[in-house]
Amino acid sequence: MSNKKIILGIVDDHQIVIDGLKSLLHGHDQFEVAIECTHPLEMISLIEKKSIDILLTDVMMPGLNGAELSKAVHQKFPQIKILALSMSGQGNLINQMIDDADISGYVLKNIGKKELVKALEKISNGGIYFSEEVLLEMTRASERKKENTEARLTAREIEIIQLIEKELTNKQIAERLFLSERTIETHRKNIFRKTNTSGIIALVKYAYEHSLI
Amino acid sequence: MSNKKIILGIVDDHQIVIDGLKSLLHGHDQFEVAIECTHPLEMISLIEKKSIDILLTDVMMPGLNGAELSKAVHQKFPQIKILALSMSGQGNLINQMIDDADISGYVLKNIGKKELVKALEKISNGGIYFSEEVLLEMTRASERKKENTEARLTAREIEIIQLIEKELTNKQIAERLFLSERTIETHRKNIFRKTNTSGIIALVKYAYEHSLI
DNA sequence: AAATAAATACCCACTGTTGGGTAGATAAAT
DNA sequence: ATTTATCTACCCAACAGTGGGTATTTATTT
Repeated sequence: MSNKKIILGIVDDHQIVIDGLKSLLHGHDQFEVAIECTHPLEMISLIEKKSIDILLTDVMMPGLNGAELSKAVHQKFPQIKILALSMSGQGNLINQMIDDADISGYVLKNIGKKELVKALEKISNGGIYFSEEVLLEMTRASERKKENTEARLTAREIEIIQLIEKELTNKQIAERLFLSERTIETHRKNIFRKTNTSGIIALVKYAYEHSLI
Repeated sequence: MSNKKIILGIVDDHQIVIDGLKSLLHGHDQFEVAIECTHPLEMISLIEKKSIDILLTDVMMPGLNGAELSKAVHQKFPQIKILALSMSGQGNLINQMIDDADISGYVLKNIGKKELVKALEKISNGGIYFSEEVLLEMTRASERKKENTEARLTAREIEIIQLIEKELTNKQIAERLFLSERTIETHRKNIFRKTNTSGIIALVKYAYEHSLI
């Protein structure tokens, strides 16, 4: 382990969480919080002025969410590692962060002092850290995704489901997509067959459950 | 204002938030955090051992939510004032806290040092404190409620909504309720008019939102 | 080269929904 | 005693959804 200090940046729209994190890191002098801010958009310009090693970012923030911010930071400053912090740990958000933003870790905000220090040290050394709850949720999310893949709805079909849910009639959907009404009818039939549903209500419920809408 | 210290208890399932709050209160010696814990159920027995003046409680916690905890605390220890802290500030939760638990204040977690101190002092002196965002949301919530009352669905109509949502056709509903299909058509029309919807999808969504199903 | 998947499109009958009315019976409130 | 609300019921046209098919083009996979 290097003896150099690990420089941190923290962004969270709740000042209280920033203070909490700093308080957790109190007494661990290998870390230094160089930047903190409550507005994700501000963070990028702050990093330009002052370099950091690891960015701790909230996932759900108004304006620019964690995934978007992380993506932007990762493109501009590829050497900065990112640790995502989330209140709840929703599967889809986690996957989005990993796929799009290439984050190094993801922990929940009920993290303790020990775990946070461990996570930061692992990440600082080029490793990754995902807390147990997050790993569990990721497994669940991938299982849900598999179910979806088994239904194997095509992109077009999902698009049409979303328009059906918006209360468009077949005719309106056809007009919007520059297709024949007949085609929409066919897609509808295929959707019902694949999702094992019949009738819009069941379909809307299916879409809700599989978070297609 | 009294010179006696104001004794606080903090409960939040995220340690980080507790630390953040304590950090916010740093340097304000009129306050003393006597109890802190991350499990709402534990809080009650802790208060029994050590008395507090004001309880700062999170609203969304696993096990026992803020409203339930506040209600229990208020019944057992009526002299303890309660300040609710919430991440987002959902209207229904706020009203639940006020109606059921008789809280003295409600603030969001993006609160600053100044505002928190002000809120605690007001509450300590027997006053109430609701942050601006919360007051705004309360207005919106009461407007939504009024809308609902104006809709004034009858028992029969709600019954029929529930059967529609179960994917029964008008004919099936008529058979089940020993009514004419024409009657169901009429009810349907009245329901659409009252709920300001048209089409089952919008109706199902309405029913979800107004927890009729 | 052949098979498969995806998107497109048509035919059409049957069934169901929606929206425009009107109206009688009963119970509750004014 | 009269008004109002609720539940009931009818007529019916226009529109929309469902389910049974078949079929062509294009791209991808084997």
